[in-house]
Amino acid sequence: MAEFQAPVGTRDVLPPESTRWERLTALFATRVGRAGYGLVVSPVFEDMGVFERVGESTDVVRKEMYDFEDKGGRHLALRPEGTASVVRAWVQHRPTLPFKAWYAAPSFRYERPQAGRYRQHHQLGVEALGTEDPDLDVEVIALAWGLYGDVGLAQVRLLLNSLGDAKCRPAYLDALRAFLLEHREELCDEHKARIEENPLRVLDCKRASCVRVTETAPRMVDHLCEECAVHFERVKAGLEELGISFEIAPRLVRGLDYYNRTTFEFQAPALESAQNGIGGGGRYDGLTEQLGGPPTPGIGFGIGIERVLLACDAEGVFPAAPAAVDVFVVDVTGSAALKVVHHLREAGVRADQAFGGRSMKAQFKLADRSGAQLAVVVGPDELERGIATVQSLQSNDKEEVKLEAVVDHVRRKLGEK
RNA sequence: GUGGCCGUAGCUCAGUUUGGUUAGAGCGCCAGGUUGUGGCCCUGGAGGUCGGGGGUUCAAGUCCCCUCGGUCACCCCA
Repeated sequence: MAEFQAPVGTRDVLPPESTRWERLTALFATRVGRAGYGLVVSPVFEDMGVFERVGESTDVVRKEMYDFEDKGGRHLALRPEGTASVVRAWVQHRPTLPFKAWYAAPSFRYERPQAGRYRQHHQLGVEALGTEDPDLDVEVIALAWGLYGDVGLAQVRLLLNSLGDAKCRPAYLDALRAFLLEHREELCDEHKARIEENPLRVLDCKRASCVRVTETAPRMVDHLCEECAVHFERVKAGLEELGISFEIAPRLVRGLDYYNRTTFEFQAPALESAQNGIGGGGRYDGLTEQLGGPPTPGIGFGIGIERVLLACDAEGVFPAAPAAVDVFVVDVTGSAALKVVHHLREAGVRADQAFGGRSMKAQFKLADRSGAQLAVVVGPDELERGIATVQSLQSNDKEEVKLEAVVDHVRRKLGEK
């Protein structure tokens, strides 16, 4: 056991596993870049108030905040999710609308780790501010859906709900509250107390007692006002037009309080662990005001990298690919490899060599392991004649090439394949 | 925050029940077999505070206590 280990709930991602992270992030960047989203890099910690403001009655803020005081006495918190930070950045700088942003960043929650749940996890996400158009909801959902397709996941479920807006939600909350109060004694202890404060949270409870009650509770989708109902219908129609299948989930409220209208969650049925949510998000039309900005609609999602990769493992797709080079230079004279490798790399060829004066046998072993197709061999004979032997590591075909022509020759050989 | 299971070589694990010489295997790594050749094979080698601390005992990887870590679950979430 090493003396120092990664802190509880964190882990190191090393090659070859890390190659999946590289590719996943690149696929996402390409996909959202194509849709006009620009990268936002925001601080990994914020004033604690930023998060308190957007989720005071949520578990994420109440009991999972990874907060601390800095040397200047500021109360800071590592961000538990991406939206609050990006929205705070928009309010601070006010770039012109519409503002379409993406990020790839760590998030932190102080909880006990388990399968698919870490204190530091990583999310890919987008935030789009400036329009209420339901087509934007569809665009955003389609971006996440597309990424799951990119990695080859075949079994993703999309759960969809509408939480209404400031016009229709109060009446619904009253109805829900009244219903829950009637059944108060049947709820779990934690939610008996939360009925008044935030009855929606009860819908999110997974305890059997609460689930039994909420199965027959009033549903927001039955209480939407005209505008919200139309919005929801147009989102559904748009998804259908794009061939994205979804299920209506009337009790899907998500873990953060700022959502209204469209909320959605992606689940991976292939995951057997308790954490099968691989992404989620929704609309947050009032959030900019809560952070001191002008009223501005917005929508976004976060995708958990660790969970997506676990889902890929469960489906047997998107395997790690060890780093490989094209050419390995085997040099027993110790006087040619440095230069040959350098020139190959400058010419755009992936090339490597052995260090430490190893035997030819050992160098070939490394060449084999490097994944190279070609070996460039320089021994005493070659050195004396000013040549190198270029050998295929698959067929063992050999050709003698003048040292100064090695780069061109190798590029030609690689181009043939 | 609460609970179950688990910590022995770089990795996967045996050995713990019934305490007893220098703690093992497979894989990986290194070297040699092959004085210019990898993948297969053979031989050899390196590598271990048995998670840490305390206790019981003539003797502890093995029994007891504490502690740290891992893992899974509850709640909740990515």
